[in-house]
Amino acid sequence: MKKEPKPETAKTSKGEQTRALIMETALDMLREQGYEQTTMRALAERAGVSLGNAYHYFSSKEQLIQAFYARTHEEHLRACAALLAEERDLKKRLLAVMQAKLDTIEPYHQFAGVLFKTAADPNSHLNPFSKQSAPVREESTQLFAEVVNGSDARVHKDLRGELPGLLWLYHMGITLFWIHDSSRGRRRTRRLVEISVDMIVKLIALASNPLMRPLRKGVLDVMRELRDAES
Amino acid sequence: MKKEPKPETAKTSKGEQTRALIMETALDMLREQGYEQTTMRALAERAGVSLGNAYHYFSSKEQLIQAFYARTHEEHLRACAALLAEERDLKKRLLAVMQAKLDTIEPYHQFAGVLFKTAADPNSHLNPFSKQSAPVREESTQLFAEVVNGSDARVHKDLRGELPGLLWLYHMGITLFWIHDSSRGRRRTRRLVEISVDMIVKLIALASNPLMRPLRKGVLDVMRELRDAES
DNA sequence: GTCTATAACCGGATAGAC
DNA sequence: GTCTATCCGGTTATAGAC
Repeated sequence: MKKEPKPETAKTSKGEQTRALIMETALDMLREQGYEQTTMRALAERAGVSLGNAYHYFSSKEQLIQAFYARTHEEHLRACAALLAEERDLKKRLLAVMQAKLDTIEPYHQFAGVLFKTAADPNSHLNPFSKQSAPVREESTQLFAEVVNGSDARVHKDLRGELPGLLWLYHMGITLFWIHDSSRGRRRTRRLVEISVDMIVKLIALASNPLMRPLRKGVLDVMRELRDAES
Repeated sequence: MKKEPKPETAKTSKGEQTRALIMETALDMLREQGYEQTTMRALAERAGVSLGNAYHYFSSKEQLIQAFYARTHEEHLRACAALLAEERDLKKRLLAVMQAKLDTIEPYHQFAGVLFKTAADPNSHLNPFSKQSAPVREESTQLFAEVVNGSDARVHKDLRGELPGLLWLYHMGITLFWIHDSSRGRRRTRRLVEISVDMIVKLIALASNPLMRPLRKGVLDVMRELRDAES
């Protein structure tokens, strides 16, 4: 009798509401003012909570970035869904997914530098190559698996296992280029995507040719070696 | 008569000595304790100067990184010089240069994460792709020009202009891999260098074949387009 | 006019009371 | 779950010393 029934079904307990409030405020501020300007103090004030309370929900400023990751990834998935359900051509699928990615992250371009900055730090938990990020990375890789598997392209069995991871890596490279791209409307990145997607699809076809077996095997073996050796 | 002759010849005025002292101390601390532990206060104390004085010489903590860049680049050059004067085989030259690079930066591996972290930030002056870094980048690219030009390899004229820049980019990629490489003795990176150097040299030979002209032209054109378009 | 030092300021992060 | 008070370290202001 000492316990009141916890409203477990209510998804918006007081805490959840406060957390959501802080997060939305943070994303707004990041978009409007960038990372540096979005001080924890300013964020707390705008959200109408104390500094300490803000830290109760986001244990570091970096965690705001994780919120960003999650948010944009969701948006990206939503933006791709329709096309992936319709289209079967591999090149069109990959191109659409990459272009949707660029569209999704564009509003955050000025702040994305910081994102990559922390992400590039091997000691950071945000670093996409780290153990901690494995779940996020796999979820993201999953999208590229779907791009391949849902297409009508013939991909050699040897390659199927590695390809999604490789495409994920490719998409990280494009993101790096994008971050440094100050051209109007990110035209250079868009051009690069067009060219590279075309190249990749041709390469996949080429690599799936039976005559290429030795080369394919060799490259894949080395890749696995580099990836797996003692972590 | 109002001016005393400035001791321009004396390279170690008081200031130069202090600057050197701070810099050596900084490099020691970075190697021993990493970037975070090397606080400006601790650095000043160990060097026996005041905090304000340390800032007189290094206007920000980031500048320590520039010192690191310069220092390791010098060491790298010195480590390569002998071999580059002797050896004429392109593959051996490139391999030696890359291995010397890894040797040179190895002592700083734990702190290198921060290096790349700031380097990846497009807003940072340290970012190797930035305007401000152009001199350093060119100096570094120059080394790869020497690797190619001092070799007896036949490299097609079309390629000569772009190749040093491409090799510099390649070496940046290797460095990125190295930063994330926690294997014993950085064995994975060393393996990757062996494989990739071999591949690159083969590719250069292939690309220099007259039959490859259209493909070569195409690739080079795209590269130039991406590089030059509106900065 | 080049060096050096002290005392702040600012913002990320933590401790601990309520 | 929320707050206030405080720490810590990068950075700046500024004043005095050589």
